[in-house]
Amino acid sequence: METTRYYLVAPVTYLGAAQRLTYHSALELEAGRIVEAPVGRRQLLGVVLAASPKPAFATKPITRALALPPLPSDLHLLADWMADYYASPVSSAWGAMLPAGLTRKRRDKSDSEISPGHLPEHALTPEQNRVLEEIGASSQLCHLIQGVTGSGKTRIYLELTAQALARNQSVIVLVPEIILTPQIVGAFEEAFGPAVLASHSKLTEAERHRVWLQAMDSVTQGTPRVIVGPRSCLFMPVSKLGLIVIDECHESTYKQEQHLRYHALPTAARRARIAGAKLVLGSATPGVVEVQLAGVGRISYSKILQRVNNIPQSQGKILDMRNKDLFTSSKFITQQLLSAVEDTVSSGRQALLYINRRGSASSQVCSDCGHVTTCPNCLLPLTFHADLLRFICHHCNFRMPAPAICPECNGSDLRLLGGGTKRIEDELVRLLPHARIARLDRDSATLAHLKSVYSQLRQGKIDILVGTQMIAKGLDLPTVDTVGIINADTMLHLPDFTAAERTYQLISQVSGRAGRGDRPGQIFIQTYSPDHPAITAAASSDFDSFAARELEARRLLGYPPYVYLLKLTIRASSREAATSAAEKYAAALKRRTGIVAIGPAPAFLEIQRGSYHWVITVKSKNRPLLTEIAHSLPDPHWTADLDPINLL
DNA sequence: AGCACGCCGACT
DNA sequence: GTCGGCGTGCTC
Repeated sequence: METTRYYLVAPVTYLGAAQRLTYHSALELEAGRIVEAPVGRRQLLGVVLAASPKPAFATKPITRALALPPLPSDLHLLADWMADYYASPVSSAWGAMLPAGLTRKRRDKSDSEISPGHLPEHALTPEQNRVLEEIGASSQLCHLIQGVTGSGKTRIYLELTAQALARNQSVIVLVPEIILTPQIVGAFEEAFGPAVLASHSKLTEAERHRVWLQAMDSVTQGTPRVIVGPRSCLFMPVSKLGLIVIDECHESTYKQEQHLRYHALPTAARRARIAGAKLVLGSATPGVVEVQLAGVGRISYSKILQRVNNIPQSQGKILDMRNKDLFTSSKFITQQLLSAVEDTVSSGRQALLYINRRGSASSQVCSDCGHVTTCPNCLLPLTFHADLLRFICHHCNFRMPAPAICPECNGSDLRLLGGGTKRIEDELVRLLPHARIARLDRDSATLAHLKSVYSQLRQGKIDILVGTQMIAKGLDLPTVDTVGIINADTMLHLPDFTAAERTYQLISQVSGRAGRGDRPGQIFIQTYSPDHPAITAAASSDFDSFAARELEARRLLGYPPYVYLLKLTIRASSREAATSAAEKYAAALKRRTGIVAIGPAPAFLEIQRGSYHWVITVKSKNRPLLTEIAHSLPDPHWTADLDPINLL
């Protein structure tokens, strides 16, 4: 007679309130085994949580157990922690830990031969050695390295990884957006060869599945691995985790904005704590939240103030755009920036111009009545694309031909406001007809295009690169002399508590593209707010004074790290339904003690995919009060975002 | 989330 | 008389 065993199983598909279901099976199954089981009339994947006594109700049998070893127990603990800390279903947390298409059969693919790899030959700089000593001496779980761009943080990560591998421990290295950071992946592959498993969003589902299976394999074998990849790699199964590195830890891609709204920093800290590993954060411009934690001694902190090439970071020149006299030959580019670009090009060096909007112009305005051409779905200004002669909504992709007369007053003097990448490119072609100009933004960026632009830049076949966010990050170009920021304010005036911080980070990142080779660069910052502390501090690379001032502002206004935030969003089919539900719930929240509820207000994008979104912001010094609210929302039309990275 | 059941409008 | 709208409710 076979024994019937009972198991608590967490289905990995979202199932409302039913998070842990009981099944029976004749098999003996360890916690962490992945199984298929019937739920309703569907077959779903689930993770065995624990053995269970026979329940009072009838159970269904587990259909089958996948031929995989159990998931390591640190992931089990991490899933429970995430479900609790982010007030989400355990199923979503488990969902983040399994690759898509796990039950699919995959064709065998022979592994290509990878050379064993070796660390870079050149010696560490004294600064790098000092940071390594500080990390070694620290008893803290988490260590922040603040190193200016070009200070050689990657070399420190490689050294720490080598140390972990020597102890037979695995390493997880998180990078923000692997397409923009091929260099760091390359560095790890070169250093550690076959021990490296790189995963990224451009891999196909089958390839990512294979990488995950290799990781599972290494758990069984006890072989240490180096996982390099984006946020999701935080959940890779590994043998004996010894170190987690988060490079460019200030990047917003470390916050997942859908489904399970977790942030990789606290989640990594938790995984490190569970595994007894160290967490190392690196950035030139860490978030002020991390700076505050370092200041109160919750994390240890090293600074690297010198670049590896010993060339000091140049001071940025602030150009006041309110002064119309600065714009002699162009409406967008001051004469000073233009001359610098011209000199750079004629001396055979390169210039980089940063704009943070796509298209040829931000929007069209009627100079008679002030009417702005907006998207009929989103009510956001439409962006004119001169090459297509069309307006495009950058939110929902609505497209329409450019109107010749104002639909409001029939006036014929319609003007384009602002300049996008294409407009700046056209302007440069007109002003500097002999320069070779390339453009890099989301409109033109495929991986192939990016690679080709990058290699042309390195070969000196491009003189001027015009682009958006994409060019601010990670490009290591030794011959860029001149960097220009066409309008530094676009982010500064967003109604959000992180606006100043993001402006500082952006300016210093774009600035960091200059002076990476053998000469200091020159940096020009065009702005309508030349006295704003985020702009002046970024121009002089004065991170400490910016952080101190910003933290003081956050303290006075009641923002993180001095309070915790919860963003509650309601979605409804009409504005009336959204506002009435939001007002009712806000009133209820305002009666509670220990929290402050703000709003409701329309979301930054009030209309999204045909429904109306309204937002309530809740602040508290006591985070569990916020998780409790997030756990007990009045109805399923609400979504909760704990520790939001913006309140737009 | 799916996928049921369930109770009111326009069709062969 | 039936097909079907998507409102509520459950999934071991």
